[in-house]
Amino acid sequence: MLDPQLLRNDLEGVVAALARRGYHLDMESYAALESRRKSIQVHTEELQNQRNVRSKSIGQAKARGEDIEPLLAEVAQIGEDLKQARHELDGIRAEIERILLDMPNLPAADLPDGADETQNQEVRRWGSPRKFDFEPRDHVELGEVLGGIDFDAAARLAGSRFAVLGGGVARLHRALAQFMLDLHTRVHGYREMYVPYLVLDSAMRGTGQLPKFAEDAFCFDGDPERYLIPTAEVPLTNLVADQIVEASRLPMKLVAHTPCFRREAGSHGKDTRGMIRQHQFDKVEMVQISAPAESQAAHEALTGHAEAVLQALELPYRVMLLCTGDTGFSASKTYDLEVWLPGQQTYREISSCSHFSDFQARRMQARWRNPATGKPELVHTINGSGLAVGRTLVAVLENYQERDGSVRVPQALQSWMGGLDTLEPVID
RNA sequence: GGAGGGGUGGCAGAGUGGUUGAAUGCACCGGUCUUGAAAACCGGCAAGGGUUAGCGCCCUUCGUGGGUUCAAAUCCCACCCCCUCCGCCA
Repeated sequence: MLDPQLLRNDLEGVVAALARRGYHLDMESYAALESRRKSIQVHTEELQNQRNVRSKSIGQAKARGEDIEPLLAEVAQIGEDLKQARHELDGIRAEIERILLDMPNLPAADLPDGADETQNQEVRRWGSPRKFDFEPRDHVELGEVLGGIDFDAAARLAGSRFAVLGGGVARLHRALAQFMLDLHTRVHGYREMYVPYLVLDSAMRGTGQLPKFAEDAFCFDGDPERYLIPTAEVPLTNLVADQIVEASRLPMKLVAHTPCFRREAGSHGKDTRGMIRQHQFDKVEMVQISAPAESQAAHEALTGHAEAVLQALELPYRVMLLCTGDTGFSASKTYDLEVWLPGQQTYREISSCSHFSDFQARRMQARWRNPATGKPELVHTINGSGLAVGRTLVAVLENYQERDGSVRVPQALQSWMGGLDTLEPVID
């Protein structure tokens, strides 16, 4: 949520900034709404003041043993007026609130302008795609050859967009998650967390998934107040909702491995082959809760932590700075990490590292006590995948395959695989 | 699921209809004292919102939402959460 104060003081600036990311805010009607709010609120508070003053004097008169009947008559009408004014104020406040909840974050100043992903800016590249002396298979074929990925079985169990993993592939999937967690906790200083996979709507609202993107999430048992998490960002970030964190506890660096559930409502027909886009996938998620002054550096560092996973696995990737139009609703700035997939001959997103400024914090009322002022102030939140486990599995399979369909286990993973160095094909 | 107890400021904890936004303690900030620190003493210290050039003034908030009343932390109703005991259970 944007600062309502900012909308009052610099509406033009906000409108212009939002226009950069393709969001149209009707300045005239918002300003009109705001001025109506102002006059009604002033009127309402005036009535409340009158009531308070008179009630108090009734109390005092009574204490002195005076007759309070005339005073009661005087105050009789105020209650009715107040009720009506309050009702009107509630209505207009709700309307403003609804608009604010639907308004995306302001893009950071250094984002490239652009309408979609074609305008994203490559920041850097690491590694170079391996040259194959045979036609590389994609992970779907490799999964078949290895006898380790079964989409048919998954469809029979759960419908489309699920996968069943087995044997060495299932183990590799587990090894990847363990490896990532251990890297982030031991080397990067994150605290490992275990969190609920089912959260209240208030948590979803806090991080920005609701109310606007309700159709993307699975709700639980038809209950619009309980949702399956679409990412561990939701429970991890909301740990500080309604909290005032002492400065000494910042930055908070949290990591969790969880399943993620997404409806993929808007992506029919997209990535239907393979396990790139699933209703359920595992992800290791990093979250940082930061003091505002340190948040930009924290965002860069966190992006580096995600990159470290790819580097350790020796998977070639590039870092993209998302343009204004491709940056997500709640984010002010996002780096996507895209890993090279030989099966598709292209870079595909495997991590998204975002800086949310105080946008989520304001929704959550997540604050810290600034030692400089002694006052509670909003924190900044940052998160990123470190990494999406399913997509990392895909990347390992495709990048480490051999002519016969076997897949070498990356050096860094072997100790998490009980020393196993190769997944052998079961068919040829 | 049954029975009981409880949700008040950063924390602990008083407060059962009227100058109570809320005693007291801790924490925190400033000062006195001290070579320095601690202790002691003095003073300050809730958040959110509105309005104002500013001093300030005003409103709201005692789990949440309704209700009673001129007036609610305090009375009534519903809901949520936590704790204790019993039952059940991975």
